[in-house]
Amino acid sequence: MIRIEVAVAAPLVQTLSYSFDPEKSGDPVGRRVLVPMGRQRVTGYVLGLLPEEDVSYKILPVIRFLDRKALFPENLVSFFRWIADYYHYPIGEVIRTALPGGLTSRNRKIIQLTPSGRKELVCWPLSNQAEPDWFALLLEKGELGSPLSKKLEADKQWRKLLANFLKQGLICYKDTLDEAKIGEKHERCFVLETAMELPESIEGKEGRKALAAVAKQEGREVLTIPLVRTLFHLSALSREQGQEAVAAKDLRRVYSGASKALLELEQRGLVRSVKRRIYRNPFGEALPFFEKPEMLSSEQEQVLDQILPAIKEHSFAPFLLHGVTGCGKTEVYLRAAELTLELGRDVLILVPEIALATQLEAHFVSRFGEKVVLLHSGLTPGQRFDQWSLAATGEGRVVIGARSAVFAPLADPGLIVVDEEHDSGFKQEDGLRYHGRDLAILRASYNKAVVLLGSGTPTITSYAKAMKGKFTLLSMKKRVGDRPLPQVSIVDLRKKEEKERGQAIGRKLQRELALNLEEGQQSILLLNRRGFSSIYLCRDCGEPVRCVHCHVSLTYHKRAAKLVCHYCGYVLKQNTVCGSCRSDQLIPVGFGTERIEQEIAGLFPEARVARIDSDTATDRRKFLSLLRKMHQREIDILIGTQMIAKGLDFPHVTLVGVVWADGGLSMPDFRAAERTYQLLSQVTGRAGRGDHPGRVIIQTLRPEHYAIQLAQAHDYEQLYEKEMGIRNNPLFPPYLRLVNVKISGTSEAEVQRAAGLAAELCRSSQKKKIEVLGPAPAPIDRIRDRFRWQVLLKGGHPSALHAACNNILENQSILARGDVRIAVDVDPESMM
DNA sequence: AGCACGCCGACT
DNA sequence: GTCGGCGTGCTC
Repeated sequence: MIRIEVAVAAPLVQTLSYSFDPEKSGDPVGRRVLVPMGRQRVTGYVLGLLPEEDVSYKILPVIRFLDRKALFPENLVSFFRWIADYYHYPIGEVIRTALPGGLTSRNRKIIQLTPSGRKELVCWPLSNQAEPDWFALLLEKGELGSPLSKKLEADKQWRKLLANFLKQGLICYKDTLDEAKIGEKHERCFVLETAMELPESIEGKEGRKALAAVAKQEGREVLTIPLVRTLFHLSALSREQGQEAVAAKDLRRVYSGASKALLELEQRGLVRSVKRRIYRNPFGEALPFFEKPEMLSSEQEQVLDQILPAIKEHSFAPFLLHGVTGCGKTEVYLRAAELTLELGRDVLILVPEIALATQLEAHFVSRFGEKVVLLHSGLTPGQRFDQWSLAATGEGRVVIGARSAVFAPLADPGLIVVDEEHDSGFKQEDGLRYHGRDLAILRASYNKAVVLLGSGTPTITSYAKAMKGKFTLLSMKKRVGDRPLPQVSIVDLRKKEEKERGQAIGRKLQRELALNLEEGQQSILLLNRRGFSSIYLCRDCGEPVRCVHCHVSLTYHKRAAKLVCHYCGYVLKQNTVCGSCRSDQLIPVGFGTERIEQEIAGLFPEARVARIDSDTATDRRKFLSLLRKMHQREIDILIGTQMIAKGLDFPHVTLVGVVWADGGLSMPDFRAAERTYQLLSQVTGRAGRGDHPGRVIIQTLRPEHYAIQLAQAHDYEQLYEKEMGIRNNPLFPPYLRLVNVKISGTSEAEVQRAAGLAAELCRSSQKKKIEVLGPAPAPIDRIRDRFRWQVLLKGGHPSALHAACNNILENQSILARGDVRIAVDVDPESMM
């Protein structure tokens, strides 16, 4: 028996050790195991072997291995450990987050009917009103699954009833294993097990004769024609596919009589059936093919002259590639990837979630074919697992995926690309709050790889690192084909004539839209989602209509005539009363996408208008069809939130209108200006990617604000200087680091108490090294009936912040009473 | 997380 | 006098 270190899928900070028999199981590292823990069985992940030594606890053997081959390579183990430590998250949960979903098995209790219960409960009258459906289910199935029985346990009246049944011996509890939902998919295949001669062809008259001849061949039992026919196809397909085993599915396709014949052939020992693993394919529709360009632009050459030697070096080298939209970054990624693969190393490409619908995927598939593996949220769980497995076995050598792809099980990543490095989607905002870009850099350093951060508007933090020499700065200033940057004009919405019109679309924007329509050109209208949705205000007391559970303003949805909470889904009818003064004088304010759409419809009834909203954005199919329509110029005006600004390439768009550019500037966030600049700059890049020059119209109430002025001037360097000046006093990143300690619970007093204690603890223990802000209510101070407070820690030294977090979490049981929870957000991207 | 142990209020 | 509430602590 050998000892192994196992991280268990439970919130334990430490790892546990188990034993197993090496004879039977092979190399354990990177595989999942089912292990006993306390009185239950849980999934664990094998991190490594442990030396045989005396310990004070008993070492239990693993129950069984859940994988035959490793799900992740050994090189990820130290990476996982670092993450668990840095983000203060239990290591087993880190690994669970990293792996594709649906792979955790765990022990669950189910309720089962005993024999006597079966007899007696049938005629047991449920005295109260309607019979609950779980009861009928219990009688019908004889048992209740774990989710349902758990729900019943939570309910007082049912718990009592069930306890009674248990006492009377009518039901019992049984442990079952809640198996992982996702597994390998196999198909049935057949192998020819006879050397008998088969006809060359079975076409026409000759073929029929040949078939009959084989069927009645002397010296063995007579075969029927369908059997011979099946054998023929099996042999032919096997030759054609270059594989011994042929899928039953393929045989049935060429010959529908095959299924029946195969059964008989197997019985007679003429064929043998085998199982073959198949990989569910996520590449839905055929992707467009992109030719490899012969020539590179001089900028591309220059940039590659720095990257390629670094890849050959086989050591850690971080680059920041500052390239305007449309400068040809993709080809740089492709060439770098090409070299990396030639050197026998793997490639990892991280992209913002939405950009996966772009051509990047197609470019990589065009260049690298079947080596490309996809990992993003658009895949079904089965596809995701299979793509993961392909990377783990080494068949997939190029992984393209969203933030969680940073955990891809590649044996030896030599190049990691983070495209659109500034994108906020790289930060996971719940559970393990990691940053995909930061982890990409870390993984590159662990694997001695080149990491390439690409962006037209790098984060101030990354740019500062480049300025300090921590990253090599590369820049590409010219658009492919020397297309000019679009002409940007600013419209001041405060001007009297605009105000008086009371419309969201100002006069200039309206004129330009009309012009574009006339000329058959496409336009995009961008709305800042934040602070931009339509809300209801009370005319009497000025309070917005808020959610009763979340304390945020409800968003008005005209189509449904409802007010909806975007956090918890709470719905109010349109004709409600003010929550604070009961007045029924409520007036809608702000512009939602729906209202803009309506306004556009009024202004241009003949225009074909489409809207990208949260529905279209999350449904990949809808999203792709919208993109196709846009490409085929079946849409004149596209209205949407920031997601339309992200990495989409619409060659025929020549006009971009930003309806209210300063919407995000009033956010309580030190990155508000940076974000606004990024957004404007990105959306500006959408205009004029084809042959026509583009125009951008930015409508704003704050035309003098530097973020807007500099976006107009396309001046990133100036923005950087300005931001660095502002963040110097009071200090904010990149001058120091932040940790946001989030405290939540249903009792406001308890939450406040815990927040106060946590702040005090930090103040007293790390006096000089960190600054403690708060406690303060979070910007949204209540979500789903839970009150939220926060304590912000600022520090120049990561170690002091780290110590403060540990201090808080170690004392959690003292600080937090009742249902109060404390979570730390290391390097927060959003204060919400 | 999930489960058991253990200590205080309303019931047979 | 118990039953059962959930606070506290442990899991190789």
